Amino acid sequence: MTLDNLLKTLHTAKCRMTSQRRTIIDVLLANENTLLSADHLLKLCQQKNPDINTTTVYRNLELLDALKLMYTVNIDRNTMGYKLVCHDYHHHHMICLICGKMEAIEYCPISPDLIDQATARGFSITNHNLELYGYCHTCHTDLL
Amino acid sequence: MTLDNLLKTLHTAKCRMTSQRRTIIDVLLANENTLLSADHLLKLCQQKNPDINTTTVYRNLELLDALKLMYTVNIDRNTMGYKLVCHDYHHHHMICLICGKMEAIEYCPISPDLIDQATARGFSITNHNLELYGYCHTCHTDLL
DNA sequence: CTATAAATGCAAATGACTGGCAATAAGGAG
DNA sequence: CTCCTTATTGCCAGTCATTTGCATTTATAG
Ligand SMILES: [Mn+2]
Ligand SMILES: [Mn+2]
Ligand SMILES: [Zn+2]
Ligand SMILES: [Zn+2]
Repeated sequence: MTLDNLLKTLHTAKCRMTSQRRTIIDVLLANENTLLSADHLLKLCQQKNPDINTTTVYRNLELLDALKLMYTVNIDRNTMGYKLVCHDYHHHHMICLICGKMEAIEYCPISPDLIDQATARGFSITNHNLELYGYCHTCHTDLL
Repeated sequence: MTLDNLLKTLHTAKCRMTSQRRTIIDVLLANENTLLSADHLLKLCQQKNPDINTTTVYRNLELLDALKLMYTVNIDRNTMGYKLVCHDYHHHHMICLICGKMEAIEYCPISPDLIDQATARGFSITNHNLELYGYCHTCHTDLL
């Protein structure tokens, strides 16, 4: 996701650019490969701009989500993780259990065969999710 | 998951059998292929035994989870889904988006190759998740 | 039967997130 | 540049699933 792309989409949607929104976008771009909780995002934003509010963060995440610019997934039992979408084609990710770093896997191992098996058992499959979990290089090294 | 198995595990863990716990277990067994929300489970339990409390349901789910007897996953943004584990070997599921019905897929498409790719990119993978989503036969028919 | 520890019920707390509303400010029209 | 419309923000209170504290009840080993 590029800044230009973001700005263009926002402009098309008649959204205005505020200092708060700009900060949020900058932080999201600087962490485009990491799943952030709303709270973590807020803290990162506040380092650049103390004038930023929890509600504003949530509302901007909601906006970006509505514009299909966000990838959101549960981090744990009760917290969502947010990051900007990376590609517009179907793909999967590997995710670091410690720092939330996500790397795209440009490959989908779901075969038509598997879908057929499901169909044969009465399920009509519409989508799927697949994530590999583990430790990124940095966090793995830190563990030792 | 069999009743015997459950009772044995609970006994080994020095847990006691109360009428509430027994109701919860019975309902979970009767719905062993369906993801239930805590609230849905509560309502089903109350049909058999009005003397049952939200907190008790949560505490029993927590207990069964600690004993590795539960499969828990987010149903949506803010609700967990619970069901008893089915098999003790690695497998995946297809899940009905409407009723929560889950069917096991005795097959894992994650190749050593994919893990190797991840390793080559600095990730050490420890686990993964994969679910196929769609509509079960019953719900698909109802949609038409 | 009794002692002990587990389990329950209730009410209050938590914590992520949302919604109402008045105040602020972006940015296009003129 | 100025003005006007309307998006955006901040504050604060509300929501909702889930958790916790604590007094009370109950299961079960011995
Ligand atoms: Mn795929
Ligand atoms: Mn697998
Ligand atoms: Zn990491
Ligand atoms: Zn269904």
